[in-house]
Amino acid sequence: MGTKGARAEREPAERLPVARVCVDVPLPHLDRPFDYLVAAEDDEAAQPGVRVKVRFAGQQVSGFLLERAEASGHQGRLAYLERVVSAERVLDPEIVRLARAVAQRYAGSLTDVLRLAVPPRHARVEAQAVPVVETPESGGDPPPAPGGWDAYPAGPPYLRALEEGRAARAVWSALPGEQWPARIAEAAAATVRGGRGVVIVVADARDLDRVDRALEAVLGAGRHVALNAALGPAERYRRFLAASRHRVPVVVGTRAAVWAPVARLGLVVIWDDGDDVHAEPRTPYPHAREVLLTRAQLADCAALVGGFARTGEAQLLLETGWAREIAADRVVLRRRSPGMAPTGDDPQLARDPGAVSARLPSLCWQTARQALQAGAPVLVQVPRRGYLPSVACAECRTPARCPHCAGPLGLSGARDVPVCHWCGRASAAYSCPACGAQRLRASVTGARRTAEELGRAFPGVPVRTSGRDEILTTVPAEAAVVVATPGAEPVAEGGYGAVLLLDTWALLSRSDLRAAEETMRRWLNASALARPAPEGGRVIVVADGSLAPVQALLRWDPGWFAARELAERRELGFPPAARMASVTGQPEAVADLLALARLPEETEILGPVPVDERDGAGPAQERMLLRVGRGRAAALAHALHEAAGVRSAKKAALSVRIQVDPADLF
DNA sequence: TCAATCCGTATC
DNA sequence: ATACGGATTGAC
Repeated sequence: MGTKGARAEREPAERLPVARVCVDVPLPHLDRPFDYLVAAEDDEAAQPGVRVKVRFAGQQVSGFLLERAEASGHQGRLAYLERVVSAERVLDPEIVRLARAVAQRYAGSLTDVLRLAVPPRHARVEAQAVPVVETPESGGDPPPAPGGWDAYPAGPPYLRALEEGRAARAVWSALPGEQWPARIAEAAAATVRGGRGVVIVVADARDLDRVDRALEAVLGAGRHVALNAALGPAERYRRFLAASRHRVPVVVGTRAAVWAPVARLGLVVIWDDGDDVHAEPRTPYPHAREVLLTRAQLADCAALVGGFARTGEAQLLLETGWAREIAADRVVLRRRSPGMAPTGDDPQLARDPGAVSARLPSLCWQTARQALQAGAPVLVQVPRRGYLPSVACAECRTPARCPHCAGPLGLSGARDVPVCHWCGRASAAYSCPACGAQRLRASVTGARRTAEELGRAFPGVPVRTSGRDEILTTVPAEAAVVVATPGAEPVAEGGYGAVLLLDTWALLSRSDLRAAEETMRRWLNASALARPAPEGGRVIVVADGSLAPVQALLRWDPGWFAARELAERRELGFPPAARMASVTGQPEAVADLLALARLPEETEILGPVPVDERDGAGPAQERMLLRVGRGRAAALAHALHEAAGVRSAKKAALSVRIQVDPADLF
């Protein structure tokens, strides 16, 4: 006698015989629960949150059991659950509510969101009784000293609020040089002392390692798990289960960790929310910060949005009063900040273009030399390769250099005029200093080439690179030149003696909505690794000192910059001041969807703009942008989802992609 | 008049 | 996808 007796033999469970199931079918018009009967023999296992198999439209599909009910509103006859896949309740009711809210916000289906929220099952791991919780190896950051939050007037009261279980919500501007992983661990520990759980989201594996170690140091062993996107399916599921089974009160991880179930959630944390890896690339493309804030709202728990930089979205949280600011006083800030200076025009260079010092603006060169002589490492932030190829003389192949700052020249987009990758100045009438030729050709100068040149500029000093292929985590406190691309800067023990920011092209040559914010973020994140000025730390930015982001950097005032940015976006009607959505696909499909969509009043329709075809294959696609005020954001998402549902119900052949808050705007 | 087939629609 | 119902068609 097996568990799957013939259909006729099955009896419905006595209590709550109806199961509401979210079936794993991505069609938007089927985005609602379907009711099934629970067989008496499945009664015990068929609890809310388990995976089930059901017959749906003649097919076996998997799904999640959302809830049990006494009766169904369905008119026709109910089918039985085919089977309960396992009694493991992987879907917490809190996560279902969150997933629903996120699906609504992003015009997506619950099914799509649940795919992001619950990792694939691994039966063998599930069978093992007690999940193994890894212990991180020590190294890197010093153990946290108590009182780190004392540097911020609002810090100690905030920790008290966490310990008392209050729903304290804060935007935290970290001081330069801050041991932020330790601060986050302390906030987590305060919450845990109050008997509540914590979810922490960071951008990448390096940040995750640092927080992992800080949590270990503050909480002790086995009190948290780290969910790394790079883990294999078995280990990923093992750690998910450790959280789901409430074996640990704290979960830290990259963006998917925002969905981790924990018992009695008390605090959610996101670090560096401006990093674009927080945007989920799979449909419906939710952003980890938005998921996290929604979660805090629904769970009525505390939230901490921290970083050296501040996004427009974080600024909006402050300006609407949703969150309070945690920032240091100017006096403390001045004591902790490195000395900051811009450098632009440099008459020295023109006089001596062939000399070693011509490889860098002379202020950079002098600052770096001083730091190296003092035995300190120097960080050089350079542009990532591949965005803008640099150029060389078409005749003699001498790299074309900026007459002002000696940075590499590049040709951006359709313009013929070469522009400096470092300081952004255009060089209209360029002629090669070596041969006098005026024609240029594309070449590639990346971090490695820059490193070689710097190696020649500082003979006898080791040069190390950290970039996409090979990322250094830390460097020792000794004289070395460290060339890194944005986001790959190693942490220096004791801090860098000098930080040189040569990555200014992003600010000056990109039309992207977030170009200035992103540049600011990169500069602050690198500058935060410098020693404080009293210990000799200096930051030199190769850019025009009158530009607003440069001003904000020199004063270390991310709040001022974010407020300015947000005000500008309000004026222009850009997110987050307004809500935008994009509809992408073949022109007929896009037109069809928009014709069906019952868009809210005063929806602005912008476009279409052609989309660059990936690989050149496939028919041409276009993109339309829709814009509404924040008050109509929900109505816009609903209208788009509904229209997508109508299209999928009538089996429209051509698909369209709907993105609310698209990551790439202009 | 009845069965075979087509089309649209729901999917529990 | 598949399956079901109702409409449509065509042969007797």
